[in-house]
Amino acid sequence: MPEGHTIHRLAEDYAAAFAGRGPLRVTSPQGKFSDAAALLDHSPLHTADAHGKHLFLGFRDPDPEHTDWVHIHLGLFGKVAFGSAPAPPPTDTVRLRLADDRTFVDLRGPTTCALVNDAEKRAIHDRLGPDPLRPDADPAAAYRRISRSRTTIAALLMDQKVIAGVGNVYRAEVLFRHGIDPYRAGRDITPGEWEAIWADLVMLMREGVRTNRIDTVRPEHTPEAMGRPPRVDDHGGEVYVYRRAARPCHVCGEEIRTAGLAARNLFWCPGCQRA
DNA sequence: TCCTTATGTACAA
DNA sequence: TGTACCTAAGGAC
Repeated sequence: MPEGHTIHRLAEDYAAAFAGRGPLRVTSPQGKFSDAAALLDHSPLHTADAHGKHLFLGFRDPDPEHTDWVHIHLGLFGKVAFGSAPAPPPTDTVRLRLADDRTFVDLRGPTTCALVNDAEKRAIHDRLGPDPLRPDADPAAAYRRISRSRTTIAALLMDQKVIAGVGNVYRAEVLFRHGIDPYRAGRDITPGEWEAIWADLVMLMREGVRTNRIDTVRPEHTPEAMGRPPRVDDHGGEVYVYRRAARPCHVCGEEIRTAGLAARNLFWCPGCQRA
């Protein structure tokens, strides 16, 4: 399941598997993308791009102005699965399958899978905030919005217009790592705090792309370093607070708290993240 | 077999 | 603020 690191990793994986390898079979077994798939069938993938949680696959003409882009957003449920040829018969939930003589990849359950032109793609970039995983990102643009806002920093970090790619896990974890109460207003975040949060997100999310999971626990707080038994978090990575409600904080021992905020679950340690 | 939950977003009221 | 949408896994029966 996807935060920005997943999407950037997928862009790398799609490009590594298919870019420059010649024409692909493009199909939509489920049927909801059939017309566009028919248009793209037997054409090459030449590039893949990611901004926040949005993925773009560039087909047909390599000149960006004339590229046909498949815009994908996984939403909460979307999944992508790569495999080696020969591809098995697709199940009826496969929205998009790309295949050549060595690889296939299936997309299921995306909230968005649509053909867009370059102008439409640019419009999507324009409504997204800076992405810690993109080299062109300007963290000052995010801080301008945060420093003027009465909204909580927890909500601002999830607002893709403010900063693109951060989801519920990175939000909870980066606020913990900086000892910041999630309910503090954006305008109370200092320039120094924002600089540190941004730098940390760049580091954490790059590591997330590399390992394809979210790990946020510093070496000094691993179970081995703390002299505790190994632990297993139920979402594939080692974290401080995400989905650890009512369990003891790895650092101070207080109970991790949880609360609903804008239809999502927020997690924080009241001991380490004081108001 | 049914119910709940999930790393997300858009839109209506 | 509530609801709709998309899928699959895990747990309660």
